[in-house]
Amino acid sequence: MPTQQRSRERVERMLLAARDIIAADGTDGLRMAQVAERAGVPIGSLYQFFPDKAAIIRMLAMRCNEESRACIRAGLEPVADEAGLLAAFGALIDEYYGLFRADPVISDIWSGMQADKLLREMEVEESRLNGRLLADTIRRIRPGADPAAVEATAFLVMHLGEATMRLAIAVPPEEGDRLVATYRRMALEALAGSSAEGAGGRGSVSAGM
Amino acid sequence: MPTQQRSRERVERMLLAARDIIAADGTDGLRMAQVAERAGVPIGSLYQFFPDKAAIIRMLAMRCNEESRACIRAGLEPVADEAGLLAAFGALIDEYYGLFRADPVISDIWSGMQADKLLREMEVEESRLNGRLLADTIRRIRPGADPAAVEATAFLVMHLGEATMRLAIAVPPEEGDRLVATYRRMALEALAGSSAEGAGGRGSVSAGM
DNA sequence: CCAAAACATGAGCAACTCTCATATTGAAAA
DNA sequence: TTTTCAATATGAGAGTTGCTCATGTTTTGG
Repeated sequence: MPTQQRSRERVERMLLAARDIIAADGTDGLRMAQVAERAGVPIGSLYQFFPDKAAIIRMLAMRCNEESRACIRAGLEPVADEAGLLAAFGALIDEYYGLFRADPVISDIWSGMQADKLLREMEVEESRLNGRLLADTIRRIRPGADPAAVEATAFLVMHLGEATMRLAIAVPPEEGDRLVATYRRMALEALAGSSAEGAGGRGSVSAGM
Repeated sequence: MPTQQRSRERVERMLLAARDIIAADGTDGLRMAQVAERAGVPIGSLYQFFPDKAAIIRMLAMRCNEESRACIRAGLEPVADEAGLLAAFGALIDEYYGLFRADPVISDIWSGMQADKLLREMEVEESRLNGRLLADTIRRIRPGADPAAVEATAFLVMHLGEATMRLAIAVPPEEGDRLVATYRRMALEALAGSSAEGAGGRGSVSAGM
């Protein structure tokens, strides 16, 4: 939204301040007045560029997303065969897990401020985009696979990856490691088998309702 | 906390009022004054029994948890062999999915008010308790299995079940059905294979950090 | 150089959550 | 029954916080 050079720098300062505060106090502890003070701008300037507090957090989340999506794209891009896919995906899990462990802000943004509906939608959309990257890769090395089934599996695997990471950093480290390892096995198995299944899911899901 | 009959009824009215408001406006839209008005009590009485707003939501969440845990226990209790386990767990997935689809309050509580740290911890604890029920069942029908590996798998499977449900109700119904079906395959496969694995996860998880 | 748009500023408004001093009711002891 | 104290009831208002807006300043394009 800012068009002038000076404003862009100020907005960056605001985002940086918000990040620092979240790292220290969590998203719950984020106060607009504090962000303004830390960024060295009056409170009115915050609202010049962000419609509300949630928008600041969304902006930070968006940047995280774009970064990790680029990471995923880079990891999957060179994949040429089955073995490469599994190796690359396994490596991505490790990388992502390391990121979560290292940067408390990431998980705080996603775990903490889910009170915001738009942020929740963003998260789903992010899983979908990442899933699409994964699905594209699978389709490339496995042309005969049912596209819809592959897409669903990839979408779910990505989403559950996030869920696993959040769980893993909420429990003792050794247990977290083990959970991630378990997820890895589940995910790789699902990806390896995602071409064998038919399309419809056999309708048994809604049978119990 | 209330010891007298009259107070207990009032607290029930408060919780019921909160539930109704959440169903209508979501947890974000929950206002203490509104809860008090709807329950027919002055605002001070709310704080007589609940230390803060989040405590009301936690109380509702706790009841949901106990209910669903009883459901899981009942579903797993009669399981006597491999085939029975898979059938019972599949049925539980359907039942749970139906519940999520039918009652918007459940998912609103969990998705919406995660700003509360205690609620997040409650959720993890709930996955753990449910996972323990599942792990106990598996150990019963499969005495030779590695206890720690079974426990980790059951814990994760339960947690990812919740994550899947939330995702499923956030997307179009047909897609949600398909995602749940995909999760079911993943979960059943993981449960079927959870005795074959060794204990340590081979340490590959932390290799990339 | 000028007009219009973009940006800067901070006092103050409105909406909330939660407190507290005080009054009332319930139940157990005398 | 009477006494006594703990439990409960009450609502005005204190304290915080997100956000607005009227006004002033800087930048940009013509």
